[in-house]
Amino acid sequence: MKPTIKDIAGMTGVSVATVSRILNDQRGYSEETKERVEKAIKELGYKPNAVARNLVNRKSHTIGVLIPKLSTSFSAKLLQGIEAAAHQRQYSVLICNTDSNGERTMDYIQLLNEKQVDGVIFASELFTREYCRELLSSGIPAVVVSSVSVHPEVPYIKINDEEAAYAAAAYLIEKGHQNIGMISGTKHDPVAGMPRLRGFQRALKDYRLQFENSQLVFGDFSYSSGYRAIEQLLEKNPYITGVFAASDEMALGVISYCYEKGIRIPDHLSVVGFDDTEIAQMSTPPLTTVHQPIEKMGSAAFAKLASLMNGEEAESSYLPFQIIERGSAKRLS
Amino acid sequence: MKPTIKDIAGMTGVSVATVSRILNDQRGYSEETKERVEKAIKELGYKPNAVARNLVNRKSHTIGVLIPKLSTSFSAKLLQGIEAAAHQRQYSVLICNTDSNGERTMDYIQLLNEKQVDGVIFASELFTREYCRELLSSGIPAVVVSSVSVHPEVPYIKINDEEAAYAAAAYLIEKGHQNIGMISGTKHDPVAGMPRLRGFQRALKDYRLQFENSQLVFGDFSYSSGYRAIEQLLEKNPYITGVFAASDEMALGVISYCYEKGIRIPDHLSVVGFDDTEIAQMSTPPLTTVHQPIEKMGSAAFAKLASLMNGEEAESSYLPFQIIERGSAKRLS
DNA sequence: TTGTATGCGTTATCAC
DNA sequence: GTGATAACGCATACAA
Repeated sequence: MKPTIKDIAGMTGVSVATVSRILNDQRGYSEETKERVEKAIKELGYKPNAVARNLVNRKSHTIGVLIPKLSTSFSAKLLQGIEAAAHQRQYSVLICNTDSNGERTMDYIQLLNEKQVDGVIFASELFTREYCRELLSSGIPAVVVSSVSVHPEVPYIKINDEEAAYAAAAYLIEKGHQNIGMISGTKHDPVAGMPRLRGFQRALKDYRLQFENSQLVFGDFSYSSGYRAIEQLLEKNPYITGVFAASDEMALGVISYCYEKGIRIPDHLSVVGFDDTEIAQMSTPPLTTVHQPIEKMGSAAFAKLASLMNGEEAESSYLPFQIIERGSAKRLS
Repeated sequence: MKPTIKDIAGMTGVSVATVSRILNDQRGYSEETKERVEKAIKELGYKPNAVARNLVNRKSHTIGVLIPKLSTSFSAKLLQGIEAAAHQRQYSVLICNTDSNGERTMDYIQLLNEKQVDGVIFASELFTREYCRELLSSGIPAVVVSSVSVHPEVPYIKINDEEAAYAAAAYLIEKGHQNIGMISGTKHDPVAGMPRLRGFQRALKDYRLQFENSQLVFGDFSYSSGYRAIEQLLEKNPYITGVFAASDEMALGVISYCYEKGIRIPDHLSVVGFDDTEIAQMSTPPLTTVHQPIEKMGSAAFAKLASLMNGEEAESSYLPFQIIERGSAKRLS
């Protein structure tokens, strides 16, 4: 069996209290006993039991991350940012793949509650009142990242999607494009769908361009939906010279479609994406897109959570986005 | 404060033992008290404290995953598979980004040990004797995935890299290519570097093709290294008609390079990748590549770990790979 | 069917 | 400086 604090106490002839003091380097022991004890610790290969510690300290030094899907570049980068920040502050992170399933999410919140996590980060998905209520009633500090929360007690951190989409549309317009199509994300999605569409439409309006329904098609952020969407879009509106896709994956879908059909990018069609995940730089041509500081969002989310766990206040905030010019969009000549 | 088992015992006038029995639905109580107790549980919103449970049960129902980098599609898919399998069996997963750093890895193993995880999965990185020793001495069951272990007590699960690379080369050869280049992974890397190179060379030999150094260039599995590698390769050997890259990312690097230089794929050059991550299907042209069942490897790794945690034996095993034909390679005409 | 008591491995509050 | 000892929240062997 693993040695306990009691074993090393017995072995050195001191009390467990003293050993505990030495372990947590408090004061209350002579240099000599300290050495004896530390020697015994080495010999027995003693490791403190964090579970027992957590029980008495009432904190687990662990946070939970609720995320809809682990297998995307976006999630991966976000997790990377969260884990890095957490590890730096000695926190462990428990991952929970919600699969965008309400029941499963609720179960996970329960679980995290039972596991006594010190905080939770809710990522890239609609943060419902139900989730919010459950979290709040459990008393666990929480922050949402890449999505919004209406409750001030759980702040959020993200980019300003509407402004970002506005910028993307404006970019295309400034390049001389007048007939621009948009491939939106999921219809009615209040976090990444609607705002990006609104931004797009507002830009057209500000630049005194007409917006017609034939310019709009909905996808679901996925590659394949982008592929299908551009096909529809081109059918409805063959004269577009530029297209803004609400995700890089959808943008890649249009690039693939165009490649197959012999539509050259950016010569025949300019396309700008959204997210700037790894695939954006790897596509051919490389994708001009709206950069989200995903990893930074992750670490910033943890920082916010750390404040909360520290009993401080924390406010929602936006992180800056940026348009990265690569090769998929050009000035209309 | 959160209600404890004691609170609900006091509230219903029964002992904590009875409450505990009801919670773990064992037997030893009347239907009537059960109802009373469950009512109190609802009212107080009582949730069992998993930390306390773990302490007495000596298991945490949690596993740790050591992984070199979270932000890649490969890691993401692997995690997805692991988490899914774990969740199904009521296990939570703690993620540990080792950053391919030895010290950090050792620290994490310590941490997982202290946190009393029931098992650990070590992923896609060289599993050193040092790690192995530490894990073994801690008594935590472990399995390595997408890498190898020489110790029978910690089994591994992966595809047969050498055979897979052999198949990739053979594929190209059967398509009529005689002068094939290879962009290998990191030099001397014993897990994904060397075996793939060996497989490639063995295929050439079996098909009685010459292998010369001018056909070989080393990258580090990354996109940018693939880009640089193809440039070098073409310089050393302008007559290759096909190239096998040891990772999809590197293959995308060659596709980008060729796109820029006007080298048409697959007309001028056939390329086959390795991994079949998401990017393979999204590239233009879509990438012909060696498919690794990454997600399945993750869930299989957990299954193996579950056996180990269950006190059973578990042996290393290979999962099948497969060549996915898409558009980046064609018969030489 | 139910309750008492003990222990899980630590930390912390007292005394000495 | 050091040592009992009582928590922490729960499970369980043993009684009743």
